[in-house]
Amino acid sequence: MELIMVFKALSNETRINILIWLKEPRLHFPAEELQDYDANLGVCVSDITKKAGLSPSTTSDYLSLLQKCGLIEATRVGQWTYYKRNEGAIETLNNLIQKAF
Amino acid sequence: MELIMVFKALSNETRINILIWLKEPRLHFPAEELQDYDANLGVCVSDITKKAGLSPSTTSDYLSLLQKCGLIEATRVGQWTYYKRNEGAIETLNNLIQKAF
DNA sequence: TCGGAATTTCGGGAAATATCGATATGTTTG
DNA sequence: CAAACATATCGATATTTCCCGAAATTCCGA
Repeated sequence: MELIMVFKALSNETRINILIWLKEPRLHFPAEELQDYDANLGVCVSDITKKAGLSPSTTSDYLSLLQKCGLIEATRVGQWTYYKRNEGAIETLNNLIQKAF
Repeated sequence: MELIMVFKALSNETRINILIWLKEPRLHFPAEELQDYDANLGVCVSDITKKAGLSPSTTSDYLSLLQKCGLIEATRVGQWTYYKRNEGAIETLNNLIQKAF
C-alpha cells in the first residue's frame, strides 16, 4: 500500500465518489442494477460508468487505478467485471494515516 | 477543508515528509536550527529547504500549498516565516477521512 | 460461427502540476 | 542608504493527469 499512490488516486472527485458509492451501493445505484450485488460481487463497470457520467474507457481506467493501489477489488463473471471495496485495505489505510499524521 | 485539495497536497513525497517533520521538529532538525521552536512558532523556511534538498522557491511553493489547504500555518517574524502544523485541521481531516471512507 | 455487448487497452490533445532560476519584496544591519 | 538575507512570486519548460475515441479482447447467445 503506497501512501502516495493512494493519495494520487484520491486526488480526483470521481474516484473519491466511486469509493463512497461502493460503500453503500443500495443507496447509490438503482435496485435493478444490483442483481448480483447480494452475492457480494460488487457493482459492474457499466453501472458505475452511468453513475459517473464519464466514458466507459475513463471509468475503466479509474477503476483499475483504484484497484492497483488496493482500494477496490475486481471479480470477473462472464462479460462483466464487478468491483467492490477492499475494506481491509481501507481500514489499514485509515490506520496508516492516523499514525502518520 | 477541501478533501481533494488535501489529497493533491499529499500526493508528493516531500510534502508528506514536511508534515511528518513538523510533527516532531526536534527529531528532524538540528537543535541549533530550532532556536525559536520553543516559542511554538514552528520551523523556518530555510531549515525546511535544507532538509528537503529542493530549491527555496519550490520549498516555499510547497509550504504555501500546504498552508492553502489548511494543514499548516505560518507566522512571520522579521525576515523569517515559521511554519507549524495546524493540529486542529489535521485532526478534523482524520475524522473526515474516517467518516468518508 | 457471427454479431453484439462489456470491458480493457492504447494513443493523443488539452489542461494541470512540478520545479527551477530570475526577479521582487520586505527586513536587518552596517 | 546600501548590502546582505529570507522569503515569495513569476515565467518557463518538462512532466503528469484528465478524459476521450478507436481498436482490441473476451464472452455470450442466436
